[in-house]
Amino acid sequence: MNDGGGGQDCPDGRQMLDRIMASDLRYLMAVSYVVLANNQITNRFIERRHDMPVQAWSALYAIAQFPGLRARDIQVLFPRPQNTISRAVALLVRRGHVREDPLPDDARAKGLHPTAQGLALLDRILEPVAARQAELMSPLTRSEQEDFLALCRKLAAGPLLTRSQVMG
Amino acid sequence: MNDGGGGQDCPDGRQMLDRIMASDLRYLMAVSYVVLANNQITNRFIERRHDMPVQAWSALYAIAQFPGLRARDIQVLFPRPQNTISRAVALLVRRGHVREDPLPDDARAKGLHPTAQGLALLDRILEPVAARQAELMSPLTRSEQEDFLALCRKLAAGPLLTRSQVMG
DNA sequence: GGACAATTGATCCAAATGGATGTAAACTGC
DNA sequence: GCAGTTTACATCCATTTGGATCAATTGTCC
Repeated sequence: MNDGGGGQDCPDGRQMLDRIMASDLRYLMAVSYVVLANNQITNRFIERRHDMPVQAWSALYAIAQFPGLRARDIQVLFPRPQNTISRAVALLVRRGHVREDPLPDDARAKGLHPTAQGLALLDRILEPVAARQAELMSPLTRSEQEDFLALCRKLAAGPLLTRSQVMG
Repeated sequence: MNDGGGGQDCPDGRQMLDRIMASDLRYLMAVSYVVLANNQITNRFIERRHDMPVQAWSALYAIAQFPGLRARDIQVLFPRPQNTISRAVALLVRRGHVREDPLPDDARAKGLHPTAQGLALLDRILEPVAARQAELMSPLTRSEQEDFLALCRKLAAGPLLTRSQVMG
């Protein structure tokens, strides 16, 4: 049993979530909860089905959207450490999902392009992920979904998101 | 140089973000970007200042909010693997921030309580984290902030968030 | 009360992570 | 064009992660 008798401090899960999402850190708690809980589901699913970590298929998604980009550019879209991106790209190249072209004007960098096989894999990955996104967003009306997206984009556009003043 | 001449496929970072956040996975991309970018900042900062991973101070926050809860309950608030919570609690106990009381009605579980030292530490942690939250949310008006919170809470309340139909 | 399942939390260990460093190429100032 | 700095990416290695398993306790059903 969770609480039972006189427990005034330990309500059930729903009540705890409500209180955490009304606390001082409510904005952080609420949005982090949604993303953490969703990642738990989505990342494990794709990891099992395709033996591929989230960084790899995220990178593949970016490369398919912007053929020719460099590994460095992926970091702008997915804020992860540099070596994480490096390894994800290496995995994609090793499995034949991505091809690296030396850039004519910079011998250090490599232009990344999806292969036909990579695009086919991406299709198979995106199908359940898109369905999961729909499931995740289903508590909101269409109009609320668009509001939510607009607010997230506004937060993402904030210059302090990636370069904090209050934290070094 | 990033693009320069005729590159129609590799716009700059801002344009790439805009396009990713207008793609099929726009909802997922936008909200994940905000949380990932923020975690990058906040988690590293607290990790450096207090040598403490995010799981530990999150757990401490939960324990302070709900004195007497069990390790298991923390998982409801912060969806992470069970052993992750177990280790975070062990760290808090080892450092004297949390005390474990055997529960009278269940000898397996332990009631977790913050110590005075733990509450003092939490205060020192929450100050910059709250400031960071304000910074993060600053692109939104007060009213938009409340809308955002309400939408996140609505998503968090969705029963499919933690138990997907489309993914096992 | 006894056998079987479920739950709580700790621990094992192979694999992933990320800060630091390395290597090579490109800018910068003189 | 030459030192010093910066940038792109790879790699090293100590630490962390998380799936699996374990031990202990509780619940269930007969």
